[in-house]
Amino acid sequence: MPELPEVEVVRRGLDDWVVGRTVESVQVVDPRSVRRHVEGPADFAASLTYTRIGAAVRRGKFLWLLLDGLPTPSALVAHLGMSGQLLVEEPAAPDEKHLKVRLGLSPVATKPNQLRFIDQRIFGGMFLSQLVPTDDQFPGGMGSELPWVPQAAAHIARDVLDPASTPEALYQALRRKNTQLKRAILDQQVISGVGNIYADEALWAAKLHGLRSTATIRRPDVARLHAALVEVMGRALDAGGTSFDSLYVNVNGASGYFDRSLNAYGREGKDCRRCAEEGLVSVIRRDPFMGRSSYSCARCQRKPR
DNA sequence: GGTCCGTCCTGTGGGC
DNA sequence: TGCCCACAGGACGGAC
Repeated sequence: MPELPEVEVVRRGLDDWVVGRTVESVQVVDPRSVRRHVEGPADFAASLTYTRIGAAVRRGKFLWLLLDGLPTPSALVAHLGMSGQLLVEEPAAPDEKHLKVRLGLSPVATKPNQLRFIDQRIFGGMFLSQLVPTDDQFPGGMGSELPWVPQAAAHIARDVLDPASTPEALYQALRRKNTQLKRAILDQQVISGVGNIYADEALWAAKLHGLRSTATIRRPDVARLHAALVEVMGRALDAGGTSFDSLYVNVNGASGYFDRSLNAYGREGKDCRRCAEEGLVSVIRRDPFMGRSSYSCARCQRKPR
């Protein structure tokens, strides 16, 4: 699954391979992947054709390409969901099994001429959205200097890779909520780009339990949590960045970081590594959470009363 | 208005 | 061996 660092790798790939080119053709292979384009797949294709791609921008796991050539300032928004990929390929390359959308790009020497959206589970998708001003003095997202953001992504908070994200901003956002800590950090309006895996890993690193109330959370706790998110995301971004293949605009979801270094997620019944380093014995427990699972150490992540 | 749950979707793996 | 079902996940709409 593409996590936030992988999505940033995709954005950088788009920046290198796609920005500055014109969309010369659009084929919607599976309309379900453009279902968020309310005017329908035919309008999606017609509107996008002959636009010029101005920049590749990201906020959280939302990616967008700024477009020139439309009546109103707009962007092509993409979300990879659970299984989405964006690949730059030669037209002669065989279609992938789960190819959903194909964009033909204006030719550039040494660069392939197709951008393909592939998605097995169809949790992701693409759509066009008008740009609106951001609500603060910062650029709309990573990869852009412009204070604009697609209307459809205007509610998405900044992520920890964004320089505008600070511990204090996270603290204020959490204190405005009246819910459990893990629920809050999975809320895209509090902080974006945190999925179930990163939530468990960051909570473990910060020695916080996901059932803690946001109403009583303290600044030092939030500072540790923010630092943990920055650390795990940054480390994964470094790992993803090194595996970038020149033909592909993305890596295939699975981060090398996660293959090696999970401390909580998926480790039910195994020793807590931090406790073990202190010579103590404690196991990682799994609890049902929102129809999924939460993993935490029974000793160093105390459940609230 | 804020919170929370069901739904979208498909491949995998366990149980029978 | 083959079938069936539970499960995993992010984000959104609707129920409460």
